[in-house]
This record gives sequence, structure tokens and C-alpha cells, in this order.
Amino acid sequence: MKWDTLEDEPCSVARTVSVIGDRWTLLILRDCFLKVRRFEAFQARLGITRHLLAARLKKLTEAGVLKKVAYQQRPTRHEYVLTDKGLDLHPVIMGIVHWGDMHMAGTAGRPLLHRHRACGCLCDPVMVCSECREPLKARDVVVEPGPGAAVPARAGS
Amino acid sequence: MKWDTLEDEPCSVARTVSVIGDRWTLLILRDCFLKVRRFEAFQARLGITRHLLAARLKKLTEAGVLKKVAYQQRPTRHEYVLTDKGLDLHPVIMGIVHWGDMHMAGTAGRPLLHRHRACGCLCDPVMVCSECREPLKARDVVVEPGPGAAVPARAGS
DNA sequence: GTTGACAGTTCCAAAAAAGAACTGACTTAT
DNA sequence: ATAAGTCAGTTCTTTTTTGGAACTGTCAAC
Repeated sequence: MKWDTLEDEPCSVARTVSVIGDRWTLLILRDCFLKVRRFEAFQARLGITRHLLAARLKKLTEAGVLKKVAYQQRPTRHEYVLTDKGLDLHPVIMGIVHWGDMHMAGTAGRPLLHRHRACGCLCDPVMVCSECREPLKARDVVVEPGPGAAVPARAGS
Repeated sequence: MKWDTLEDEPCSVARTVSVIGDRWTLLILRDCFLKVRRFEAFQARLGITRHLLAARLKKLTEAGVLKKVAYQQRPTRHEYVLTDKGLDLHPVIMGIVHWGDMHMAGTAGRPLLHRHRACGCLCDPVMVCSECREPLKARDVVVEPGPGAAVPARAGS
């Protein structure tokens, strides 16, 4: 499987991974949600090489996750900000944060807490079913082929 | 930043990414949730090189995300199954799936549908606040330093 | 006793990333 | 008017990681 063919796979995970599925990209997105916007700021925070940072930002921009917004002319300087499509990645990042908080926090405890403006509480993210609003447990979810499923010959057992 | 120092970062995203933050690992986990368990099955489905697959499975096992369960002796053969820690990644995978469904689905529509056993409905995953149960929107969440936060000198503005 | 499944390992070539310096268009300080 | 600094990259070379394919070893089935 080649990475540039991944987005053609009939799998939403593969398609998403083709956009955000590498280490640096996830860290860049984390910083985007923490309101980091400028090339130099990403570079300083992450320690990523400038070459890779430029490539990742370009890819995310082309994928419609980030957009470049000019904040000055002459020389044109832009910030990278999340689009609506990018903001929709919030559940993914929150899921990652929460897993890290639960399973990878050191003895010092979790590094960041999340306060929900709507209710004012410190909270955790919980995945629930859109229909019954009960928490979605892995073993309670069964998959069925959808309209864009792979041809049956390849669906396997 | 080196990848083997990533897990020492005071950031839950960085720590999580050090475990699951690469393309193959995410695809392997997807297959785990689809009940793929054996080396050859992963290899056939993913087209990953055997070398990398062995390395990724080993890493996930060492991280406590998968465990090896013998299903026969002589020769000892094992399956890789998700631990409780691994099952806790379900929200992350579901978040990725849902984003792909929304933003990367082709004209054919989403490849897989999810049925919630508890209510019987086809559903989407929704991230909600653990306290007020309202959907968590990116702009409604503010972060605060927690007990394991970085030293203030590096916290930045 | 030959074939085939399984779960890897080993080898080499090719691709990607790290690391550091360089470019170029401007701003601000001297 | 020159010098130094900022921002957003690009261009190099070296190192690391992957890809691709074949090889190993243990057993079961034919």
C-alpha cells in the first residue's frame, strides 16, 4: 500500500490517516487547537525541522484542514488557522488527550485540564451514541457495510 | 525532539502519539477493532511489510495496548488482542472514522455503518462533556494547567 | 516426504527525515 | 545608509527508516 493511494481506500480510517496520520501532523494539530498559528511558533514549540514543518503545513492546507490567512502585507505573512473541517478534528484530538491522561500520565498527574465554558466544569470528553446518548463502548458497536463499502469479493470474513 | 523522548513530554497528546502516532499503527488498531488478530491476517489486509508489522505489534504489545494470547501450542501461535487499555482507544478510532465519514467519503458514501447494540440504531459517535452531557465544541473548551503541567518558564503565552 | 500455513528474521536498495546553513523580502535600530 | 533581526521558507548532506523480497524454523495435512 502506498501512502498516496491510501486516500482511495474504501475505509474512513485510511482516508483520515492519509491526512493526519503521522506523528508531526498530530502534534501540529494539537498546537493549532492551542491557538498556535505561525510558522516560527510551531517550529520553536515542536522542534520539528523547518523542511518537514513546511511540508506538513502545506499538506494540511491542501487537505482543507488549515487555511492560510494573511495578517500583514509586504512582506505577505500568513497564519495557519483551522478551517471548519479542521475544527471537526476536535473530537479526535480530545480522544487522544483523554487516552493519554488516563493511561500515560506520569505521577505528577495530567498536564492540562479542560473546562467546558457551557457548564463551567472541569470535564472529560465522552463518546456517546448520537441516537440514545449512552456512552459508546467498543463491544456495543457492530459494523455493517455502508453504501461506499468495498466490493464483496474483498470484504473478507 | 526525538521520538523516544516524546513520551517524557508533559503533554498527553505527545505521549499518546509516541504510542499510536504513525500511519501503520492506526491502521493496525482499526483492524484490531474489526477483530483481526493474526500476524498473517494483518499482513494480508494491510500490505505492510512483515518487518514493520512485527515491529509495530511488538511496540503495541510493550505499550500494553495489545496482548499476545496463545491459541495453540507446538508451535506456539498467538493472536494479538486489545487489552482494556487498547479498548480505551475506541473513542479515538471512532473519532477518526467519523471525521473520515464526514469529510473524506467519496461519492459512494461511507464504507461502514455503525449499529449501537444498546439501542439498535445506526449512529454516529458524539463527543460530549462528562459533566453536562452537551456536545463538546472546540471553542467551548478552555485549557488550564493541571498538576502535571510543564514548569511555568516554558509554558509560554 | 513434500507441500503449505504461520510467525517471524535477514538482507539490500530506496525513500524519508534530521540537522544545519542559506535565501529573500522586508523592519527596526544605529 | 548600513547593520542586525524577523519571518517563512529552501537547499544542501548525513542518518534513519521503509520497502521489497527471500530465507528460517516449527509444525499439520496430504
